[in-house]
Amino acid sequence: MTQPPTHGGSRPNSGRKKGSNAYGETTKAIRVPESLIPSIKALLNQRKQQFEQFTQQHNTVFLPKPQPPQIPLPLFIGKVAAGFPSPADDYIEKNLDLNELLVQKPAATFFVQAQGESMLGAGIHPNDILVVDRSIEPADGKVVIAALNGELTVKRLSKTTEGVWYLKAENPQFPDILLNDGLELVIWGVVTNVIHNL
Amino acid sequence: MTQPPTHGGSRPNSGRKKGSNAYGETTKAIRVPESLIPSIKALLNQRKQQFEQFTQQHNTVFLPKPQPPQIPLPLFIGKVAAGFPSPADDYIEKNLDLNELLVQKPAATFFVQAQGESMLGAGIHPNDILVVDRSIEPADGKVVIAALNGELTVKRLSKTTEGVWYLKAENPQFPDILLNDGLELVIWGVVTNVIHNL
DNA sequence: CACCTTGAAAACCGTACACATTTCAAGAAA
DNA sequence: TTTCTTGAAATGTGTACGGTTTTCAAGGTG
Repeated sequence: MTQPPTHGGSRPNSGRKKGSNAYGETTKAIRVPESLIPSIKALLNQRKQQFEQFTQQHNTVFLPKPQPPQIPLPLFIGKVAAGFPSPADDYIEKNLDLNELLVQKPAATFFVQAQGESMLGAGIHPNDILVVDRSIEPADGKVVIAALNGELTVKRLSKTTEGVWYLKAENPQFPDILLNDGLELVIWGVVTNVIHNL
Repeated sequence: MTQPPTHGGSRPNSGRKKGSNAYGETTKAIRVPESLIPSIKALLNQRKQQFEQFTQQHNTVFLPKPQPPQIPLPLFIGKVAAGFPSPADDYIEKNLDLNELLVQKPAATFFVQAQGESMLGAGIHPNDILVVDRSIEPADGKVVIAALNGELTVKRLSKTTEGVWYLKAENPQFPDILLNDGLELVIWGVVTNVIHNL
């Protein structure tokens, strides 16, 4: 004794909307080697998160820009000096990913290109790329990126025995900078690595 | 008037072999957003090339190991010195991928950890990671990884005005090495970048 | 005996398809 | 009028399937 349904029913223009998935765009099935699946899965998750963030921030869907060409594992680490394995042996010790090695917290990391020679003593040459982590607490002895009166510089953050903070240049030709009240100082982050181009 | 075929026929253990594809391993179909397809395709191509190289060099298939957790684009490049954009502006100038920046030819690149202080003058400190490209022609003035009588070293490849090749240490405390006949020298590759840990 | 020919076996691969999920608006209910 | 209920529409998604490619060894050939 069921009466005929009177709700719902046939009607055009209903149905799921295009781009209503986690990526905001259509997908396609492609075939990949199994060993790459975890990598690609990570990539997909990242894309999802990107899309979420963008839709939260801007109401209009801001499509996540051009994507970065993805990178595989280059090669390996050996030891340089004495005691190198014989040529017939298995050279490959470990697969290394540079982003993994140098970027601990992607959301807090940025890069800056160095200028000038004031930090030669710390191994920082002109045009080197500096890896900067904003999540690391600036402390005595750390090399920092600082905005000094609006100008960005790289220096080592130091403290005198009297407890006075100053920015130390690692090159005798450059003066240290005492942090007195006349200066407007903002520390942008701590330099973790230097990439030098030969 | 066709006689019944007498060749071929039913037989177990015939058929295509496992891992006989371009990757040397089984594949799986997964669904991905369309904008990522070019990236992933590039990844696959690279994997194929890697596999080719490895099977050429070692007869035993050296499978490219566990895959690297994939990396997105960390952040950006700004200019360091004067003229920095105002805080309210769009800081992000360019997305940078370290693997992309440092590894031009993944199939020909490997990493080595430096030991000793013989190349301090070139900005190479102990424990630095060196990026080595095997596809670059060793030439006068290039910093190279060389196996000297079976021991690996980093030196600058140089030539005297008389045309004699030698390996130059960039530290006055270390001697240069003349390449006379008594030495067995194999050059492994040219160092393109130095990654220094502060 | 060495080599060639040949068809079935077995794995590979793109994509179509079945099933799941989401959205819409017509009606009923409040 | 507003809110709730509901079934069909429309798109998303994993994977099974047909067609393709590669490999093997039996049997024929010289």
